Amino acid sequence: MTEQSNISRRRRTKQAKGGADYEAKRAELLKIAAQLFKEQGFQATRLLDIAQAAGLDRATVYYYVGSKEELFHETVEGVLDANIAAAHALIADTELKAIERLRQIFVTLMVSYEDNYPATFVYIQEQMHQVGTEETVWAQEIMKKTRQFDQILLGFIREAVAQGDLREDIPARLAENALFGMLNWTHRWFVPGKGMSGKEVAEAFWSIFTSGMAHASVPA
Amino acid sequence: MTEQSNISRRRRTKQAKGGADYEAKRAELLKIAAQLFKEQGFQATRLLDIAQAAGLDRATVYYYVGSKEELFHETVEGVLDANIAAAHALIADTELKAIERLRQIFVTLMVSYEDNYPATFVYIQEQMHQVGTEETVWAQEIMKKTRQFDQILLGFIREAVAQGDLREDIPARLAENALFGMLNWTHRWFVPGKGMSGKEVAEAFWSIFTSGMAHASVPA
DNA sequence: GAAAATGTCAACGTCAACGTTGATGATGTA
DNA sequence: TACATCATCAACGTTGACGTTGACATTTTC
Repeated sequence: MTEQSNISRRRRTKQAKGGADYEAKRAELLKIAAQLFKEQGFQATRLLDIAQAAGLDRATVYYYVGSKEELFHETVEGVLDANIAAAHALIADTELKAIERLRQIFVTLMVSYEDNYPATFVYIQEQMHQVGTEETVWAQEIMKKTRQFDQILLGFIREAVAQGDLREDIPARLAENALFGMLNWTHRWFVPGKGMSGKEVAEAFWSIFTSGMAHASVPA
Repeated sequence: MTEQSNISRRRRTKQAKGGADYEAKRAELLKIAAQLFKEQGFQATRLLDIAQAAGLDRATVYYYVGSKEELFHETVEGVLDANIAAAHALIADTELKAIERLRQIFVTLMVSYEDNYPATFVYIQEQMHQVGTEETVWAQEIMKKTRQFDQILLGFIREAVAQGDLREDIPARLAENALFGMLNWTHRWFVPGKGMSGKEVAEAFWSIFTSGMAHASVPA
């Protein structure tokens, strides 16, 4: 908002002009920040932590970035848009049954979580603390998109129930919470490159969701 | 006698002596704090918020409570112990098969989440931000108990797999993350008294976990 | 009804994190 | 050589939240 200091002017000129080295260092800072946000939470992460992790003085960080919020916003930004875009692509494909759309969006999401790691996990982790209370335009926008995406998912589930591919005795909302609870909880334990891939996890979860975990009637 | 109005000394004397009104107000503060911790997160909640919600001056809160941390610790304390105790009770019952123990602990946990609302949800929400980084004795203790509890659950699942009651093609750890992902994610949407009860939710989730969500082969 | 205990708060000192300033040496560029 | 831009940081001012102090009313106790 109050962007009149000397350093912020220099930063803006620099950002406008571009400069490969400059952008690279900025990207590195973003990456480091995202990692720390995930590990310690946004509030608990100090700019000093970020600076130290990058081997810079705290003041130098401000040469690349306007504020802690800016780091946070850029970390999270785009993640939701990507998710919504993916969902819309599946809506457009009228060939698919709802259950298949649901499956695809589910797997796509998990893979996206993995690809954008740790950005998406920061989003999952922080939305309540940050966005839940705040009244800023940015926060409202994020909330709105979250709700939008939620409606799409719920729609898939309702449709799948109507088409006889999901049980009717469990409310759609609850089924959604079960399925995406499994998915979102991954932010507490999933680490890319360790153990199973995102795709494998998603497919196992999908299998549990649709077929369950109990041994079926012993089919050889 | 009147040892100068050293607040913390007065608080300690008061707490030692007891006093019904005093304890009641203290409990009310705890309740309010827990609610705010859940809504805004521990870090983002100021003592001023708590004081205002209680209709007191910020300084008055210190007559009942030593610090923000104390409120937090007391909010969370006991929850884990209760959970572990419940799990041990089920271990002691040698009559039960592992799958049944798992079912019971699952339902018990969800009911406990509901009963202790919002304390347990604060624990779920904050453990990373608070406990993950801190090195205090308290934090270490909580971490240790969390791991303990986790081991018990994992044991139940491994046993259930060995006894042929759960699929072998999905690793125990993953099954655990699926099941308790559904459960723990409730902290984002479940509100006691609204919609289904904790028990109903737990049973529906258990049904999904064991039987799945797909319509079986149309059994009339 | 005086003395003591109780609950309350206005005001204060302290500290940690934020974001800014102004200057410095380094690196190009004429 | 002279000059300009660059990346960096020591030091600063500011803010917001913490926890404490000391005194003031109100109630309790003797």
